[in-house]
Amino acid sequence: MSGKDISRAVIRRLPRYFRYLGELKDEGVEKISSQDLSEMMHVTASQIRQDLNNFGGFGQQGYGYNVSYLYDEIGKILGLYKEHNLILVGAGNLGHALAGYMNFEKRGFYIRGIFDLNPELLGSKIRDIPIMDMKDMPEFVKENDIDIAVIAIPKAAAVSVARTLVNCGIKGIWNFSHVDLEVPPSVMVESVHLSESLMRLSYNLNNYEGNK
Amino acid sequence: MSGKDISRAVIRRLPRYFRYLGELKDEGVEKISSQDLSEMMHVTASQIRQDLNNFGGFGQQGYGYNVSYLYDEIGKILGLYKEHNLILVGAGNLGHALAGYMNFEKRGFYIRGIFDLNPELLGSKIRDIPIMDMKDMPEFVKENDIDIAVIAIPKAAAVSVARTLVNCGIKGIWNFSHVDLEVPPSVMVESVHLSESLMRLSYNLNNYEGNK
DNA sequence: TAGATTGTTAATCGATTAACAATC
DNA sequence: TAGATTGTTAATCGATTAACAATC
Repeated sequence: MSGKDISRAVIRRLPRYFRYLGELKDEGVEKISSQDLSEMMHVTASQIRQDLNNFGGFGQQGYGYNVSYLYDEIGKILGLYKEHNLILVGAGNLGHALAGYMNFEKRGFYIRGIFDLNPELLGSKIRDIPIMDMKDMPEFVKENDIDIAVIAIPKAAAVSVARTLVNCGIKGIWNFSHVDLEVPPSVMVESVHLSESLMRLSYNLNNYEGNK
Repeated sequence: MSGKDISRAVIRRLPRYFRYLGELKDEGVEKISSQDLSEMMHVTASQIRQDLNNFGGFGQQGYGYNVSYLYDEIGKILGLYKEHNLILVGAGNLGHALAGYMNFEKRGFYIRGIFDLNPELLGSKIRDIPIMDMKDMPEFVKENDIDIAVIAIPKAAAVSVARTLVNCGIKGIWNFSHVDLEVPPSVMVESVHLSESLMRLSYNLNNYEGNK
């Protein structure tokens, strides 16, 4: 794959295409036109074609797109057919929920270990995944070929944990703490800022004409 | 507040300004210039000034912005000084985590009730919030002035629950299920699609030059 | 007053949409 | 072949950045 830069907006939309195509596939739909898909997804057909053509011509004139083929191709673009070894840092409420979430494994994301500061949790397990002491994390990361860390701890601790992880050679961080982690450009950070999401909902409730 | 439309991009950034200003405030910083804030946040000073001026002139020439004042003003714009009554639908892994999250109450979002289909959970509580039967949900929503529902159930059920909630007069939905909920324009939906977030991380890992 | 920094207009850039020739 | 629909270029729209006059 060459280095032409795909815009951030396009990448944001890819997983949504993938989701809709997966549903169509499950329903046994064989082909779809950009027009029909655009109506389902409430976007323009033009945008769909433009987005897809960033990655190559997946369709056929006069026919449309083969659902199953396009689904697979987008999956490949998203890197979903590769396996990843993850650790989870933080076994609090949110960490527990994420560790319990089987769905990620379906896509090749395997949580191999869980780390927490709380000594009471050490030695226990979530879905057979052991909860270990934070001080053993660097060694575990290096020895188990861990490439992604899920960070679900308070922001104060998150910054230093991220630094440690970067030093251990982590490739990606899925960040749930309320802070923007600063890492070298070779380390990918994807943040889920729940409180910001809730604030946007709040804004919209507050500013919808009918509610004022 | 008049009806001039604020662009979606601006609204997306507001909570982040709020977070940085909150931190500055906690550190006792009294004033900040758009230039200094821009360096902290890695955005342009121009964008900060443009964004803020959508809502009015919060700064002062030659001085900058008063941190505490600006923080409060953005909080008001986001509607964070109003109280909201919420219900949580779905007491699974993720639902549990969300119910256990005290932080939302700090911002005026109170979970008043939890609903789940699993009969084993009925009658139990999370942080003193009772888990109730799904069939009692409509009455509860109407009688307790519930304006926001948090949906943390599988997508198959989510669509019909959302319909029910809309009929009960819900104002906003914070959606964690993997589906785009279709609701009337008066109902605000804010979705957190965790799997899409993980796919974006996957894409970035897969397509970073150094990793190929 | 001189210096600093905003608020705001103008210029630029990028993303979305429209249009249509290519082609299955 | 005729009809359908893509791939792609061109036009439009919106968002970001730059510049600077206003003003504290």
